[in-house]
Amino acid sequence: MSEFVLVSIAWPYANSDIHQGNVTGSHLPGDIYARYHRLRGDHVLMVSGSDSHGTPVTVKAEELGLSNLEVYEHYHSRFLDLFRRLGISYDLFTATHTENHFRVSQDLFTQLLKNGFLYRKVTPQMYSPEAGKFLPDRYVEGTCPNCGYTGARGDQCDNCNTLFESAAQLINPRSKRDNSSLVLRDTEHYFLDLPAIADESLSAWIHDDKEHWRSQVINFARNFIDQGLIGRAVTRDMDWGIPVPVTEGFDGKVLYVWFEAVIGYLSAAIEWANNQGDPEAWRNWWYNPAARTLYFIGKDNVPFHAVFWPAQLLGSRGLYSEDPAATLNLPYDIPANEFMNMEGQKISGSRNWGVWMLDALDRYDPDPLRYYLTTNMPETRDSDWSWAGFIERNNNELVANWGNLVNRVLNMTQRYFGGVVQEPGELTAADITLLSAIDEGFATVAELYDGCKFRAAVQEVLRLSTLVNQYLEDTSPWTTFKTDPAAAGRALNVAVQAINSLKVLWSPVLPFTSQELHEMLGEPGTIFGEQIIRRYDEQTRSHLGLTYDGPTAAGRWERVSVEAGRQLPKPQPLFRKLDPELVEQELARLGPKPAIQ
RNA sequence: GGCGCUAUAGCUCAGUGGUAGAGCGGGGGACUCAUAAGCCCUAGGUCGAUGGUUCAAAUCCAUCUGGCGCCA
Repeated sequence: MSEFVLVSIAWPYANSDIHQGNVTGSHLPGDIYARYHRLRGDHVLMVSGSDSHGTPVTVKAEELGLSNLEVYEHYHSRFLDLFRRLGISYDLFTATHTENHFRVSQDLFTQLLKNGFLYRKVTPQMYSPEAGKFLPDRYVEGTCPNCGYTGARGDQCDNCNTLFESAAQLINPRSKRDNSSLVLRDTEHYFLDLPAIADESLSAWIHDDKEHWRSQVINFARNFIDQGLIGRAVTRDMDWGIPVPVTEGFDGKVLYVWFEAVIGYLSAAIEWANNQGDPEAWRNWWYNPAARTLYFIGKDNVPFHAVFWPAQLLGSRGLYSEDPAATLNLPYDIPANEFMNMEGQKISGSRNWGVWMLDALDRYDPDPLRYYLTTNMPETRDSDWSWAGFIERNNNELVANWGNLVNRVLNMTQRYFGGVVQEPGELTAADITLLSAIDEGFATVAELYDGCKFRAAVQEVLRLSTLVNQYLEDTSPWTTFKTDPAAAGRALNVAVQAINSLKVLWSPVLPFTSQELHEMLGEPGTIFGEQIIRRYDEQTRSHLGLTYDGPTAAGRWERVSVEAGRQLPKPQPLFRKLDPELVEQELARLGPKPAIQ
């Protein structure tokens, strides 16, 4: 039976390029999961978008001397390009700077207000008389009250590592921008009443039926909630963002990014439905109790997805519904990943320590990158990217085991039988043993994909690939061809059926080369749909989105027989070996670049 | 300071109560269809340390040490 599956992926800040940690942490696992479920015939909706607002974007804009809008649009278009080239198959990758997202965010805010879960509170914040506005903590510097260091930041002293609860703790606070002095001034904001929501429903939910969650995630979330929540500001003094939808007293204030960005999961589904010309379709995923919603995120995002976002959903009951008690679907699972390091150290943009994926795609094919990122996915603990590891796994596993298997089978078929798949005749015990082992893969690998155990899934498919290599040694068609051509033809037929099945098992991880093999086996159509970047015009704005056109996709999670007599095209290798000397070249790219002014 | 995670063969890691595992690397062998790939055999690691629970612990508990994260 077809299920409705919402694949929600963390929204990247549109202030820097995406690195391998972002990809392996959220985009790639989400994509593998989505592709697997599409093969099952489920109704998958995979969404994310650029987080256009917030301080990181404004900081970057000042650095580059661009407007906030220009910064967001610059990185947004690079995200789209990356995801298309890497095969991250979003049904919709949009952005938070759309009229649609503004409206949905404001509606959710208003619903929370109506339901009594928002309250106003006045607090003192850093204010710049010079600039005439409040400043975010990271624009503030001053003298550290602990060590006397004069260059302490608003959130932390870089000299003694003291963390500040508020920039107000600094002595002689001043603006980082123009060095003018700052004063504390009262400002009023809305706060989300997390204690009330926890008492009413959140606490019960987090303790209910979470056996399938990763232990790190559920332990953290339960701890977080059980330790007691406090109200959290959902608005802030800033001009780049979504205006607070109340009439008086909130000019120059916007919804806080932590509050607004997660609403994108809902607004993107609504935008997708509108784009399909079926504006109510989003309800199949959001107001359908049988739908499953999963969130693919990094561990830094767990509080926002396992605590605050569920609280927002619970508190906004009745939104877009005639039933005031109707609650939008809460997360079914949050398979958060740990972090990926780079050659033993933390990935760092400012130190140029990472693999910038768009850049890497200029030198490497997408599937080998996807393969290595999957085998090294930080599912249970931090993992490490090493260029030596990338090249070893590409050469020793992808090329040697799987790529070479495909190549030898197709080559022998070409060489001995002119590329024509032979009649198998009566199958031997060995033939049947192999084919049923491969068939079992459709069950065992399915369970691993569905359980988000992607590393194990790859290992299992690789094991099945080894079985086919062993089968070829046992049947030795290169020998029997001379003595018993029918036996050689049968063995190659069986091997062709086997790799045609393995192609399906691999395809969520290796969509591009699986498609190539699909064609080399003379199979019709495409396994997956097409990724297209489209422009969407709203009343006053226009934005680009990456989309996925799925209806024509032919891939199914099942064995499909290649009939005897089919003429196969001339094969090409699926993968290429990589020169180990590339390791040094890649390492030389890391680290600070010489300043070019 | 509080909470949590983690320490298993040269390397990367699986394994959560019942005779120590995989892949890679290393060593040996037979073969040749294939991207000198694949296949077969092989590696003897006190499963961080100490103590405890148990008929039985890498697997549960406590403490310690090393590494890491979150919070304060």
